[in-house]
Amino acid sequence: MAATLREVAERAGVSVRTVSNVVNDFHQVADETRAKVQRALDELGYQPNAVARTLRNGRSGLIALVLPELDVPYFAELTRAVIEQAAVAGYTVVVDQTDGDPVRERELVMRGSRAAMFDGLIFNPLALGDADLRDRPSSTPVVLLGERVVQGGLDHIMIDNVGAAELATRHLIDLGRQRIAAIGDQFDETRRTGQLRTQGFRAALQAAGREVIPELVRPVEFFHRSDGAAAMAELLALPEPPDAVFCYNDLLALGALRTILSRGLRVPEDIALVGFDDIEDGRYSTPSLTTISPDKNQIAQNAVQLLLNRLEGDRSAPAEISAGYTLELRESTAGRPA
Amino acid sequence: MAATLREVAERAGVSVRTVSNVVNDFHQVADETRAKVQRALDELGYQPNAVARTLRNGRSGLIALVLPELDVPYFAELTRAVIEQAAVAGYTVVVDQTDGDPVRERELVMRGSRAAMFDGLIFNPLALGDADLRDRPSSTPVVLLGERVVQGGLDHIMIDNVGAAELATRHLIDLGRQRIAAIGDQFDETRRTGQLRTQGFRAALQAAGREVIPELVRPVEFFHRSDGAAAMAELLALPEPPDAVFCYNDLLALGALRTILSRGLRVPEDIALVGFDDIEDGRYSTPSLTTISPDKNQIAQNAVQLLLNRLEGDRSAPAEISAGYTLELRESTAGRPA
DNA sequence: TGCCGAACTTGCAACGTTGCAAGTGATGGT
DNA sequence: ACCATCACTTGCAACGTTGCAAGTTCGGCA
Repeated sequence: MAATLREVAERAGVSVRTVSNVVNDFHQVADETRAKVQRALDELGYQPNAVARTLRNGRSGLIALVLPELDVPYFAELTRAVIEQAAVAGYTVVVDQTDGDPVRERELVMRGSRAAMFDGLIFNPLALGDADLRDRPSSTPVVLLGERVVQGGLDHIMIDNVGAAELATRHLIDLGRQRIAAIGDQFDETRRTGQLRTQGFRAALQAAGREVIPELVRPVEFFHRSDGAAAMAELLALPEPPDAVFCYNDLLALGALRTILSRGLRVPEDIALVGFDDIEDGRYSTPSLTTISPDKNQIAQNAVQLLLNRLEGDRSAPAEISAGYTLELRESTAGRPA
Repeated sequence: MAATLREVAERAGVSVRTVSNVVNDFHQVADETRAKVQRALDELGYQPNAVARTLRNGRSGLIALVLPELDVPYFAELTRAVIEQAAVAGYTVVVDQTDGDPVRERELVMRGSRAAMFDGLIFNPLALGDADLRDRPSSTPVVLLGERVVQGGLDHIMIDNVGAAELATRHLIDLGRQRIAAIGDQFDETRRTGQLRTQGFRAALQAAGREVIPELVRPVEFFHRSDGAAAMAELLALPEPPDAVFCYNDLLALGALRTILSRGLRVPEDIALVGFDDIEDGRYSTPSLTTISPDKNQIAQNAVQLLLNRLEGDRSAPAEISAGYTLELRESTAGRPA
């Protein structure tokens, strides 16, 4: 089915090279020849073979975005931003999901086998660490997202988790809340996000001269709604439940919200809630969710830009960029308008 | 950086072909030779060049999933299912987002340039129709998702929108609701989903001997939360607001829910809500959302299976598969447990 | 008339891989 | 001693494309 340059050339009675010149708008091609070739191209429905072109040119025009979970809204929204940024530069983004599975991460990022189809990778690792990534055999440029890898030889974009968590917690303190809890702590070595946010949480409390009550810092396995709902149920079962909760992402907060409301308690009157990520769900929940809003566009823009620089041969030292964030005040701490 | 077979061969003092044989575990290779080659492979950190392999073998092991919007939870959840199914067969899925932009859809699906990197495509079109797809120049197999294309020469998986909408509406009728509204009608020729669901909505009302009140059928531009919120506001502004609303997807329903609750009305006491898609958000909203639950796993499984069949040379007539669905009863119509 | 350059066209090689079929050398049987 | 057989190894060509440099044709000018 798929016609090749050679077939077109034979039909048009010219050389393969000339057809290529027509297809690529090259050099001078006589009008007559161009017309003849064009006719053959149309008749055969010629489509260039992207694989051969890539082999020949060393460029595919494809960037891979490798994420833990696409059905986590934060990643889905980030993906949109990355796709938009890459499109500006003429690149197409393809996304793949690892579920944080080390085998899959390795397969996609480390082994050239699959990775080499792409000009570059933007990768948010969960399982792979510093050590794994350091001796990557493939030469495809990579930009890292997230907090997993601290000291890498690779470009890296993150947000200041400690600072952001501190900001969120301070907000709850400023509201006058007395028993402030946190949902999202993580012990697993490969999940640093939770640890960093707990660090910020504690720092804020200590800065305010508050004691950190261990049972109010709840660990979770994942950052999903169900984990938030379960952790909140535990908090409500305490002899002295909290009057405010900082959830380490919006999904946890939405899960927690569901638990709180289902017990007939009110947010923020009985319990104030702060989330993290600023996903769209949180803007449409009732009450809407006060949250830390990382600048997803900045993250995407930096990621794409760094990658493009590398593609153009930039050999400078790996960049370490900290993306901005703001605290979005909404109903889950501010209350509803009358 | 990236070593080639030739470089390995030179280092090991054997032919390129022999290295290839070692890499691919071919034929008989003497233990001694294998060890020697293996050492060279390791020392050079050889990784096979996927592009060259693809050109040579005609197979990349990559399937593309082309969707309108990744940050719509339904698509994100469907993506997960497709990735899981494809992994079973040893294929890697890459996802791309079109935003329903005809230019992008064409670029990705029609022009071999980008599409040809993949062995097959699973494509949910918004803008491209029957006519466009019929004379696709590329020979890469395609499986279509969604209702856009009716009579295609391509494999196609859909759900019975009319029947599902009827079921949802009948549920509201059975609850004894008197003024039942719908949110999600669409006029645009390229958005058939809304039209089909309206068809089912009307059919259910008529079957129950009810009149269809035109102003209770609200059109939207997109199926997003904001559209649902706005449409619900219009409904509430009517002299006689509805006491039940069928929203054509869960995002519309969540937007509508937000509007209802923010006016101090109750769901389902004042207004009952039914959605469509069964996304996770709807299970954690308060109240949780009664919804039509399409069998996403079945859709994914069929899509991948059909595609794999084509890849293996299946030339049979295009399949037209209707995926199953159920009505999930939750609090937005059933009320909350005491 | 002959030469030069412009305008256009082309063949060759290479990107890195693998199928094919042939090559090499040792072994064993007669 | 010879040949068939076996175990292993290899060169060539091809997948479809494009860079390079050389080729061809022609008109214009001396």
